[in-house]
Amino acid sequence: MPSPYVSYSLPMDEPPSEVERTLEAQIAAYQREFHDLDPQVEKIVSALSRLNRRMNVAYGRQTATLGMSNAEWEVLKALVLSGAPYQLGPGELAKRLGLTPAAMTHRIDRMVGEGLVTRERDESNRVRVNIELTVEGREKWLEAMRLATVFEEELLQDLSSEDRTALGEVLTRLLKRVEHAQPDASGRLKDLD
Amino acid sequence: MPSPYVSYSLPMDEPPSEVERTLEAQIAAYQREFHDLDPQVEKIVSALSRLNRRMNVAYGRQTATLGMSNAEWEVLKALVLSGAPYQLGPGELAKRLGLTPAAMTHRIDRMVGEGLVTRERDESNRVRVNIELTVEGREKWLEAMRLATVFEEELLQDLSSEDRTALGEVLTRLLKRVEHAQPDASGRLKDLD
DNA sequence: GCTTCGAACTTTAGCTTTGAAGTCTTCACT
DNA sequence: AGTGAAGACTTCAAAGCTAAAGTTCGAAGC
Repeated sequence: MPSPYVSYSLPMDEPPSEVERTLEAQIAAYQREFHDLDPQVEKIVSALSRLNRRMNVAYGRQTATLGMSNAEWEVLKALVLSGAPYQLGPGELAKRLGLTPAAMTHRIDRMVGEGLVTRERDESNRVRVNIELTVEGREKWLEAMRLATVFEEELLQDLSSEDRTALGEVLTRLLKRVEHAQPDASGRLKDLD
Repeated sequence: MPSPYVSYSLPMDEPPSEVERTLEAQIAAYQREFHDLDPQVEKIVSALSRLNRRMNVAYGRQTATLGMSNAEWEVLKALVLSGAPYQLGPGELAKRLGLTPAAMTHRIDRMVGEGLVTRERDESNRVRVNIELTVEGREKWLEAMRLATVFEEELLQDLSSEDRTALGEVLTRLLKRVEHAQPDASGRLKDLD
């Protein structure tokens, strides 16, 4: 007997969500279970995390309509942002995406097969390999960007220009703090300067 | 000949980062390559995404010091937040974490082995299975929370209480918009109400 | 009471990623 | 030239996830 129906909400269909629980309810549960919690902090952190999940789901759907995965989109993005001549080595790509070189090797294999990038040995240094964006790859990236910006504009629709400026400024401040100070295992952010 | 040295920055060691590129430089590259871009929007979106990466790396290091993975921490979190008696079925857990039931089965296998949760058939309905937090699991969650709150406080250190309130409020507005409106493949956020 | 449908979990196969080992170049020193 | 160290990628095995069966139990309908 087969099992002809899928009763589950798969990650891609139903977006990964903490289910029908509002942010407020979640924070209330946190306070109930962990009394030392600062609800103001938790609200920000939880919202950031949940926002990001939704964004990734949205991007995933969009790239899927273009026959790509988010993983491939990221590679295209890194290559485009590197500027002309739109080529980088596997190791450099891996660093920029936060992957191991091994994973990059496989990812590139696929993308070469799909015609999004080419892989060629560097002539001047034959240890090196150059991954270069193809015309088709660049076009795909552009299409993905057009979709993404539509979504992003929708997301921020309720914010005035002043709100947006203020939000961008605050987030940048936070980011500077995290990126310039390496947190150790205990969570302390040690400044590097 | 073995290869005795690791010259790569592995995802866990060196945090996944778009490498030594500031947010400002990234936005400039976007504008260079995609002229229709609204830099104000891109700043917010990019900062959100990069912030989240750093947060996840930080959480990952912290849970690692407790001998857990982020994946396991998420399961503990869902169980704790469900409230007493701290038990849920695999399917419900999968939904809350955005995983397939199959992945949940394996994850639970591991966690049962580590004594973080127990798995028992429901007596009243023997199709159902109850995953219940153990005392040790709850204690681990508490320790992880203590570490997490230290990091979170460090992260927000530069923000005044007013800044924090404002940020929490804005993020909540965005979140409400994304969670209550299902984006379709083209990025449009259709309200459900 | 038997049968069929449906729900809830588990199993299996295939894919992506990690971590470690391996290969091939290049560079520096002798 | 000749050797050794180091760098840049690839290969391989194991872990974790998804998608698609498969299994078991409970609830309805005949």
